[in-house]
Parts: sequence; structure tokens; C-alpha cells
Amino acid sequence: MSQTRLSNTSRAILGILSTGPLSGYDIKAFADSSVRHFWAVSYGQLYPELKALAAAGLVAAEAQPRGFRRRTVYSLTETGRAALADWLAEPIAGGHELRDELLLKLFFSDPVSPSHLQTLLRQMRRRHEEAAADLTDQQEKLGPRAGALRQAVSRFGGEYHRFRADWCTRLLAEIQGEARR
Amino acid sequence: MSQTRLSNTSRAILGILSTGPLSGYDIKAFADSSVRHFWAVSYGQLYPELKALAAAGLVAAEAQPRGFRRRTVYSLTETGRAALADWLAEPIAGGHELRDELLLKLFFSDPVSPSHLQTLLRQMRRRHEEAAADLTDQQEKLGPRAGALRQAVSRFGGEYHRFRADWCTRLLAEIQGEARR
DNA sequence: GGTACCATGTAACTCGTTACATGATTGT
DNA sequence: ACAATCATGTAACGAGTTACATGGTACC
Repeated sequence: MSQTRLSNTSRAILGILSTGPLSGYDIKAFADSSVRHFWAVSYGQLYPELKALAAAGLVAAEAQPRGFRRRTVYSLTETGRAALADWLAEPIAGGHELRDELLLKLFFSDPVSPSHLQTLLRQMRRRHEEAAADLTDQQEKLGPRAGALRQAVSRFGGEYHRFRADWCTRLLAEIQGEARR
Repeated sequence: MSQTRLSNTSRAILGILSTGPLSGYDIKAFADSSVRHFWAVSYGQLYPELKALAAAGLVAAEAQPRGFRRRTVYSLTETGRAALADWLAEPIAGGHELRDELLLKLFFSDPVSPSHLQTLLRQMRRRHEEAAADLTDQQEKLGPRAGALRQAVSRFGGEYHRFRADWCTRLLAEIQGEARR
């Protein structure tokens, strides 16, 4: 009942556990194959958070060693499930802050040579294309049996990266036009 | 010459100062009216960073009080200008990490009632529309005399928020379809 | 015997926000 | 007088990453 404010990563953990008990390692694997594109989770945060969640009574820890390899499996408690539901019911808290190094850099890149900008933008485009492909894969793996919103979010990811890749293409075209003058 | 790694916020400061000397307060004002949509700057970071940049010799501080109100104006040094150029010349460092509370929430929202989802999505759409409008304003203020990339980045901001607003609309339609069944 | 994967953790660090504090100046 | 704005800062906190450390197990 100690109403310690949850971090979003904790909520992600609760969300992941809502489908069933998992070990820390498995939570990480799940996160890496699902939410990592918009909410990455690292071990360095995961394990301490799990302990904190257990201490707060939101998850229950059970030792389930495999052979001599220790292993702790976590499952949602009723309070944990309630905390997750509370969060989902809340309106979105703050403003969608965005930290985008590429945009920051581009904003100050007017004095930079067009050829270097081209390299930069092609590189970015490449990355977004890769991310988009990755998400399309993921979407297929999810399959049609996944929840509608999970699908929608995954689809959004793909569209988002494609959107940015396209923007790179358009900007490249502009720069070429400029360079020809 | 003490090659202390620069934070992106420091680079933003250098970028802002590249157009001319400014006080901390003015840097903040400039940032708020330009880069804040993709790189927000707070006083709590700004002033300490300015001191650090001055200590590292990347900016020069000059006391320019107005009456009895103290005021320090910072300007780029040659090393500072070089550091900025170095950064602009570098390829983009890491992968565009994204932290998006809305997507995280939606990903786990399949069990949530459609009516609540509608409220959530409408709220988000509203915010994106506001942000888009704000950026369109900014773009006009920038005018046609601003650098091509500054314009492009500002334009991207608008398109980005519009893109997300549209996505909300599409998702809302899907949810309604679902709810009617 | 080696490599890959399973499994768990910690310490140091970076970046950034929030909340507070202080005081001058300008305009109503 | 008061509010708004100019101007500068600091302390405490929060979230997250990185690098490291440790060891079991499975398979070739």
C-alpha cells in the first residue's frame, strides 16, 4: 500500500507480467521483442525495479531454479494488477517530450556542406528503413490473434519509421536541387 | 583542450550561440522558441552547462550588466566553433531511441473499455494538433530568410504531429468499428 | 574445450527535471 | 503598489545507461 510512484518502466514490467509469470530474463526478452522500439528496458534497471515492485507488493517472487541455475519467477499480485489498471485508466500525464539528436543537428547544419548532409541523411534513412522492416517482421510474428491495440501500435511503429525515411528522401531531393544552383 | 565529452544540450547551446552572443536567459528564450519541440532546455541545466563550457574554453563569458541587474553574455570562442563543427561533421551517434508513454500504454490497453480509449485518443489528438499549430506558427515566424534546414526541421515538426494526430483519428475509427460489433 | 545462451545482479555515471531562492527593472 | 519579465543560480531527486562481475547449462 506504500503508494510509491511507479516509473514507466515499472508499468511496462507490470504490463508484461499481466500475460503470465516470467523471470527477469524472460521479461527482458519479451520487452526486446515487443516494446523496445518505443520503450527500451535494460537489465540495469530491470532487476532493481523487480525487487522494488516485489517489496511494494505489486509482484510476487518465486524461486524456480532450473537445475543448479538459480531463477526467480515473478507474477502479478492483485494489487499489482490493480496498479496496472489504474495507470491504464489515467489520462496521459505530461507532454510527449521528444529528444531527437538528428533534428537538433540538422537545425544547426545550414552551414554544412551538401555532400556531408547527404551522407548523414542517407544514413538516417537506412536506419529508419531497417527499423521499419524490423517492425513489419514483428507485426507478422504478432499475428492476427494479438490484441487490436498491440497490432495498431506495432503498425504505427512501421509507419512512423517509414514516414521519417520518406522525409529523409524528400530532404535529400531538396538538397540536390539546392546544390545544383 | 580538455576533451570532455559534450552533452547534446551543450551542443545545442553552441549551436544557438553560433548566430551571436547571448545571455543565458536569452539562450533559453531562443531555445524555447525554436528547438524546444525536439530538444527542450531548462535553466537547471543551462546555467551549469554554460559555466562548464566557459571553463572548457568553448565559450567566453563577458559581464554586461544592465543597470544594477547583473548579466553575463556568452559568445563562441574559436575552439567552441570548432567543437560545433566537429559535432556537425560526425555521423549520428546512437540509435534514435524513442520513449513514448502513449504507445507504451496503448500496447497494454487491449483490456480497457473502448469509451475510455476514445477519451485517451482524443486527448492525444488534441495535443498533437496544438503542437502542429504551434510549429506552423513558428515556421511563419522563421520566414523564408531562415536557413533551408531550419525550415525543413520546423516543417518536419508540423508534419510529424499531424501524422500522429491522423493516426489517432484512424485508430478511433477502428475502435468505433470494433465497439459496434 | 569452446561458444552461445540462460540468469542475476551492482556501482558509477550522465542527463535532465523540479522546486526553490534571490533580486532588478519596467509598465500599469 | 503590483505584476510581469529579466536574470541567475542551486540542491535534491529520478530515470536510465554502461560496464563490469559471476556462474550455470546445452550443444557441438
